[in-house]
Amino acid sequence: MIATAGFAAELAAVGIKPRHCAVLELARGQALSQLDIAHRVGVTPSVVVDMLDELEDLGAVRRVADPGDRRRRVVELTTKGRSLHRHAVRAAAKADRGLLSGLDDRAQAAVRASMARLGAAHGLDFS
Amino acid sequence: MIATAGFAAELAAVGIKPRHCAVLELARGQALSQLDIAHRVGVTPSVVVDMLDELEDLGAVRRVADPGDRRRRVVELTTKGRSLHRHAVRAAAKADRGLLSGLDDRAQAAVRASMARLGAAHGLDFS
DNA sequence: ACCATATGATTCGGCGACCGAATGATATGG
DNA sequence: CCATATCATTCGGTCGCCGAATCATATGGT
Repeated sequence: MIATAGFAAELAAVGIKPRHCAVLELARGQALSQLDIAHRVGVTPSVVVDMLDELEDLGAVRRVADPGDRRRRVVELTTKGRSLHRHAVRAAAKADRGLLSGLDDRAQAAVRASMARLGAAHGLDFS
Repeated sequence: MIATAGFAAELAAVGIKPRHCAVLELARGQALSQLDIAHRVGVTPSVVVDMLDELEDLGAVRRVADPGDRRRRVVELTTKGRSLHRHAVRAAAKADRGLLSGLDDRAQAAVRASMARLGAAHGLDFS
């Protein structure tokens, strides 16, 4: 199975899809508006609306009106949302292991190190 | 610019899209039927029909009836098709360089080596 | 030799993820 | 207090893909 298919299947079991992970990851820890999320994820605001509709239906997320600027809607994870995020992280780790499983430990470490440097070089945050 | 966007733009300049590269790469060198291509690319036969329609319109490809089994249509690259393939290879190399450009030579080599091992572990052919 | 069945290509309708323009609500500066 | 900007949303469209149906050709059993 292609790695992304396994990842998607793992997520489907808990009701979400790969694209929702970006929202769960970003909204966890920081209070971001929908536009913030759109910019960070690299997608148009209408896509964020769509994803949040789905996540809200799942009870994973709340849209909270920003008291300081009532145009903005800040995205907050619920307990369910944090649980889904943990599922997603585990699913990603599993997909990674599957992708690397044919390599010996040294080669696996080399891939991880290379990918980390590559991500860092492109401004990705590995917190 | 995201690496894939640069790649796509480079290809668009010569009239093709990323998905066509798979066909150009596979059909170059071996005589494959449409179904062969579908299996190798990991896509349904109807998608191959669509891609070949586009490549045939460009004059990049010919569908040749297999004399031994007239149901099969073997895909042949034309001179134009081989030229497009060279463009694609150059565009891919350029995208790779862009992706790696923030790293020093040693780190770049490490990424390339890691990716090659990863590909090999998953049965990819780097000929 | 003939027909049932299998296989390759094609067509067609639909889906999921995305974009862009238009709309409505709220904020802000002159 | 109004013109303008900004945020969220809605709506229509595009792109790449899939799956089922169809048509042509091949093949094996009787």
